[in-house]
Amino acid sequence: MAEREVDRSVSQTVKAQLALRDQILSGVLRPGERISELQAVETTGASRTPVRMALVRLEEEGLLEAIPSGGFMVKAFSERDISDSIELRGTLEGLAARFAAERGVSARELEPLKECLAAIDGLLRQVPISVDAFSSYVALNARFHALLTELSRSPPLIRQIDRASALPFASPSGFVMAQSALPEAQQILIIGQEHHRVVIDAIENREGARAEAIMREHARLAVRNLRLALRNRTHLGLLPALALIKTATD
Amino acid sequence: MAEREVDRSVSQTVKAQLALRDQILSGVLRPGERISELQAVETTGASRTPVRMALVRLEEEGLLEAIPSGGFMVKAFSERDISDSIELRGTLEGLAARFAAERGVSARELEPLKECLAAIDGLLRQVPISVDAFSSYVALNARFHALLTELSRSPPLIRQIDRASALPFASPSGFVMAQSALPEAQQILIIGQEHHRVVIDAIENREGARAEAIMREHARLAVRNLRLALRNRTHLGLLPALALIKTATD
DNA sequence: ATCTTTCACTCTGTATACACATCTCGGCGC
DNA sequence: GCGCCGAGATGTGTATACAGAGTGAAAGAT
Repeated sequence: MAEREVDRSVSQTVKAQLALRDQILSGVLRPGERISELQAVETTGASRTPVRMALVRLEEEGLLEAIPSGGFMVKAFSERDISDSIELRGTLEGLAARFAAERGVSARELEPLKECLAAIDGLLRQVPISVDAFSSYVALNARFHALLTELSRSPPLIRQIDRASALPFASPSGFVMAQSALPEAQQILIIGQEHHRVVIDAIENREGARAEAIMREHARLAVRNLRLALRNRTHLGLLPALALIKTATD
Repeated sequence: MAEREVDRSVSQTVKAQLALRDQILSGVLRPGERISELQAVETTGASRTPVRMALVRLEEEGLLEAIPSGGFMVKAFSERDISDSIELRGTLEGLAARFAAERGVSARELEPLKECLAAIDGLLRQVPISVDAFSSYVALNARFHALLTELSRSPPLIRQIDRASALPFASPSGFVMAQSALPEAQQILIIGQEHHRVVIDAIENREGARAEAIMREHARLAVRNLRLALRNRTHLGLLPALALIKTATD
């Protein structure tokens, strides 16, 4: 129906935020580069006030850094920053899994998780996995992690996990994509799926410690694989926000 | 020297943010109450633009919540939100302690921590502890936690811990104050100090798992004590941001 | 030739004006 | 009497104008 409706229904602030985030993640704005409000006004089409609001939000999100003398610059991340972010998110998800297990979850609440699991099982039956199936996998995996997080029923924890996932390389989709760059990608996906199965089982049986441990192992595996993937950057076409990684020459 | 210098050197945005935070934490603005920008402009003395920036920052900080129809309201927290926030921070600090232990810390870096420890030891020798000594304790305890966090040398983790401490009841000072409301406060402080001693020992000996475990236990103890303290609210004069806790009548 | 100083420009921080949406209150109709 | 509709007011979202600070370049002096 109305095609251009979004242009009016979405606020200028959100529009500017999305546009700037795209520019950062796509590498148009390089790490360390100062962001000019005026230039942002031109490229986003919004005015200075919404642009400023967007800049503040992106700073809180972790993509920008405030410059003491004023203004913002694109943040640069080291490889260790990235692996730490993944491990951090794994630790938080571990806590979420433990909360879910200790506080108890009804069969009805667990249903969507099991559906996710079954759907992923179906996808992984393909060897090797097709490109389409892989992108379905990425979406389903993100959904699984989001559902698991919500099982904790802890708004502060959910909020914190969302924050920890804001950085693209730390999000479930992000590190799955990074792992997929490896030759043994298929095997990695299968192991990850096994982790998912175990965490659900642990939550069902109310084994908090086991649920937590498996999620942390899940993240540690991702960190190991990411390190491997970063060794041969030629395979990293799929890694989002590679532009954010500061190189040795910087 | 220059006393009024701050009024000009501090930006209007920061001034507004501090003023609004004070109003929220002191209970002038009640949980669930909508914040009027116009009213905020009057009470803070800043103009609308910096006030809006401050509101966005306070939302990201977790003290405010965006209203779908526009504007912001003061966020309300349940008792579980609070205990979850503390446990969350403990988990994060546990990770920081593990990072510190695994990555190794020089004797020179550990020095400030040990000074903190010794200073607190001196304070705790008083039985019962005086009011002045207690507020020194609160400051030293906060410093100890901040130093420990930095030992992780992980900017993403440090950032996340800072965020988790933004809510006053989740900060080190906050929950120490809450615990102090209990009759067995002195004993609690001594146990906490013992935890501090153990974590330093674990980091020195590069025992990551032990360092992490003790910090999590440290937080769990705080949660238990906070639950006790909340049972008899009459003792809670020192608990900051009690105004943020939503009551059963809400 | 190099260093220093000054001038000008650009950018951010702040203030304010304008437009539109939302909510409320009063009046009118059923 | 109750409900609905409209007008007004309040308040947010947005745009823009202005001031001050910081930066860079250019010119002059040593």
